[in-house]
Amino acid sequence: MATKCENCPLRQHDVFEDMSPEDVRFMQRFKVGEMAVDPGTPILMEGSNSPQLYTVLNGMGLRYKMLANGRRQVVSLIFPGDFVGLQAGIMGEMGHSVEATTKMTLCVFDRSEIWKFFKERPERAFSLTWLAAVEEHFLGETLSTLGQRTAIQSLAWALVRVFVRGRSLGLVHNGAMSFPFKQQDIADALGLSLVHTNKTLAALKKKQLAHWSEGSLRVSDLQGLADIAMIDDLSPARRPIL
Amino acid sequence: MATKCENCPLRQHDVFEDMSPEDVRFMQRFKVGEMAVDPGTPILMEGSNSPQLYTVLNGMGLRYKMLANGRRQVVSLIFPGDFVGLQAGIMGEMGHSVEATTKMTLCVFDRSEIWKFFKERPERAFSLTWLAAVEEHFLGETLSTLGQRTAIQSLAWALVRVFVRGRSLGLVHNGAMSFPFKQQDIADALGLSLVHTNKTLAALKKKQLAHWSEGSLRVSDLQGLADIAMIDDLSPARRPIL
DNA sequence: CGGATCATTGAAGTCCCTCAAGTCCTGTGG
DNA sequence: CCACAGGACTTGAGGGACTTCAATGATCCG
Repeated sequence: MATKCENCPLRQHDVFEDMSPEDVRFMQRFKVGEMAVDPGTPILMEGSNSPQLYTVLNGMGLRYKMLANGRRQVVSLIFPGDFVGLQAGIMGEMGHSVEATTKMTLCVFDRSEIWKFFKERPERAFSLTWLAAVEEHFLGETLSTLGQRTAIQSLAWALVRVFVRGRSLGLVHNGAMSFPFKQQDIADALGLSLVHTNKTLAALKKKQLAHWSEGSLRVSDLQGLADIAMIDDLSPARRPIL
Repeated sequence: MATKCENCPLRQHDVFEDMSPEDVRFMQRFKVGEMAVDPGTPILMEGSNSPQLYTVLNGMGLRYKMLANGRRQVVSLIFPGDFVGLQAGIMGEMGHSVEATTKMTLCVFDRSEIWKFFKERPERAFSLTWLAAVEEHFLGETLSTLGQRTAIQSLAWALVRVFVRGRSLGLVHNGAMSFPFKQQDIADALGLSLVHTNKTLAALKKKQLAHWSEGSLRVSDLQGLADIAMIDDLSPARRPIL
């Protein structure tokens, strides 16, 4: 039933660092199971200390934080290959909640075993830290977007990042990829109102740069989008996988 | 001349996790020297791959990213105890630049030795990852601020975080702490214009909540500030030190 | 004293938000 | 089969939070 790490379909993508056979075997031993969840399922809650950590095998989701006034900040979108629960695993408390947007299947690991990464498999521990660094890097870029980019620049930035990431995961076919989020999700990710997000997306469509509708994202002019977004490096960050 | 890790003045503060004598000795061996820099000195550059990593012994600074249009996003303020260069150490490339605001003294480590953390001292490697997780946690909160808080809420949030952090480092005396940044720095950190930042600070002063002038920050009503900022947890994140 | 840097304040403009409808689609039940 | 409700998306109108422009103080320093 469950996917064997040995046959993990994710590792074939070039974005992911190679993994030694020993590492693969180690992870297999560490993997306690597989979990399938439906759209809308909460996976981790802010402030909680989950006993389980996950690597996303497939499906998409999002990380978010709620404020006391009811407003929601989407911290990041979650794609296959992402590791979920690092903060719980290391600090013992999540700083955000995690929720499934589509059906997802997750590889399940035991939090209590994390220490074995460090004790027995330093290579794996290094990969975990690497993943944390990648996340920090990305959050810094997101911060720059919310703080310094205009609405249209922000949207362009987000679509470029999504598209490039999707492409690196083999999710793009004929110039389009599945993008199952709601406009409200993206609005909450960029600190924009739903209305303005909608109008700005219409502007991008009119400029023949990107079309997003019915859960499908088509980028017609990636370089044009990147120019608006002031992005110079279109290569996706190479990263390890757990 | 150089401070011995054994006598490190930082470790005495409660915010920092205890360190075993073995860990202290290990770090001492790992420490290649001490560096003193003047205000305004660039310490690390975005995109660079520094051969050296640092722990801040004292002084303050900031991390920032520049955009193609010349706008600057301050990613975070740097206080004593912060580790600088994680991304270079792990990914081989910094996602932001780092600059000294005051005179700073930094403990210097060799990037090439980082792997020894993982190979020889898993406890230290774990601490490094912990630090990365703390940073990720904080960036998520900052993201929520830029995306969802109004100007006055943002300023209140920033001042609370700074003050609580300063207090945990013993920098607060008689209700005030040294806060050597420019208004432009804080404006760039919160994605606000200098003018509006100035006016909003005046509003906080008028409400008798916080006074910041001439490099000194005085918080008269921490709870009042926290209420405006919608912060419920005023305890600083406990963290390890490298 | 001139020049530079930072803080402050007023005024005008704009990007984006909120409010308010309205469309389209899907699912449900009478 | 159609009425109705709910959810996501769309569009228009008006207002406001914040930006930009511009000028003035205040302080420091060669």
